[in-house]
Amino acid sequence: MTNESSQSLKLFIVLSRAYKAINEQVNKFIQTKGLNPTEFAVLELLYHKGDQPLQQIGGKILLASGSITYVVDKLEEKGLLKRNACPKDRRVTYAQITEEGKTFIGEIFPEHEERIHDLMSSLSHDEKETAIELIKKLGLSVGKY
Amino acid sequence: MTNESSQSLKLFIVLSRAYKAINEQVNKFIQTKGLNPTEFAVLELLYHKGDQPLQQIGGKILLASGSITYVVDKLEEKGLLKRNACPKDRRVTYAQITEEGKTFIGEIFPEHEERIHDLMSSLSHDEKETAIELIKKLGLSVGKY
DNA sequence: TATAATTAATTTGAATTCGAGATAAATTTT
DNA sequence: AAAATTTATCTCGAATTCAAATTAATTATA
Repeated sequence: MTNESSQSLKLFIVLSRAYKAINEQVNKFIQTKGLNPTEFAVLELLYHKGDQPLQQIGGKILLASGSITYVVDKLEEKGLLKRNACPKDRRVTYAQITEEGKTFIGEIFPEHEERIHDLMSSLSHDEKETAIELIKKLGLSVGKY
Repeated sequence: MTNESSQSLKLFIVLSRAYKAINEQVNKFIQTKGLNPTEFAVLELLYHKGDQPLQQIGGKILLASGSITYVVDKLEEKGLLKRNACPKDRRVTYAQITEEGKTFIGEIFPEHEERIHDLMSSLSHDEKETAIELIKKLGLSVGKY
């Protein structure tokens, strides 16, 4: 290692490669289920965190407001979610997962999780614990920039 | 932690968040220089690794063949690279960074590296070393899938 | 109150990427 | 040598995303 900056660069490179490799596998799986990654992310958010105003979805999964409209339209066309007007504030629209959407995610999520577990099998329990701790520290500090 | 799978899922989530947070900062910087992230990746590859057949660029930075044509067109329009026919195999075209391109990357790369170093400053030297080792192991095992 | 400022959702248009198919060149097989 | 296959690049259309502009509703302020 010639200096500290190049160590940081190396960390950036390995992080990028690992993320892309894992993500590619995860996305392939999601696409076999007829969703794109963004659709999956929105649906999973609603499934695990309940109804959300459209605007907040953008903040949570890092998506521009124009993109939210697009992806929510798609999911609504597929019958996996529906829009509900907020009675208190007519500017606000809630996205709510439908029964069909719940069934759908309920079926594929466990497999999704298991596949991720398989992808991570090169690390031991303790190594994962260490990796989680370090990467979380890194991510949190950047998020605050 | 309820079970091993959820630990892996957690690692996936922190990895995704950290990558996205860092990448967002890096991309913002690149865009202030008038390039998109793919253009930067191609140019940096040529700068550090020398001339490349178009087809190999796709393999190294994970890009479909149609996209390579597009990005190389853009960089050629900007005068940052040029195409060279391969004399031995007329199917092959090499991408070569121009003097203008070298000057350009030579100016922004050190700043790029320094910014990444700043983004990583929440981890100590040893923590980075540990993170590199673990993430590399993870990425390599997935890459072989 | 009315005016201004802010916030939420949508629409529009441009940029980027992929995938499928087309074309051209080289290599291998028959 | 001719045919078939492989390889490299490009073209085209579809999908996805963002940014900017628009519309509508709410909140703050003079």
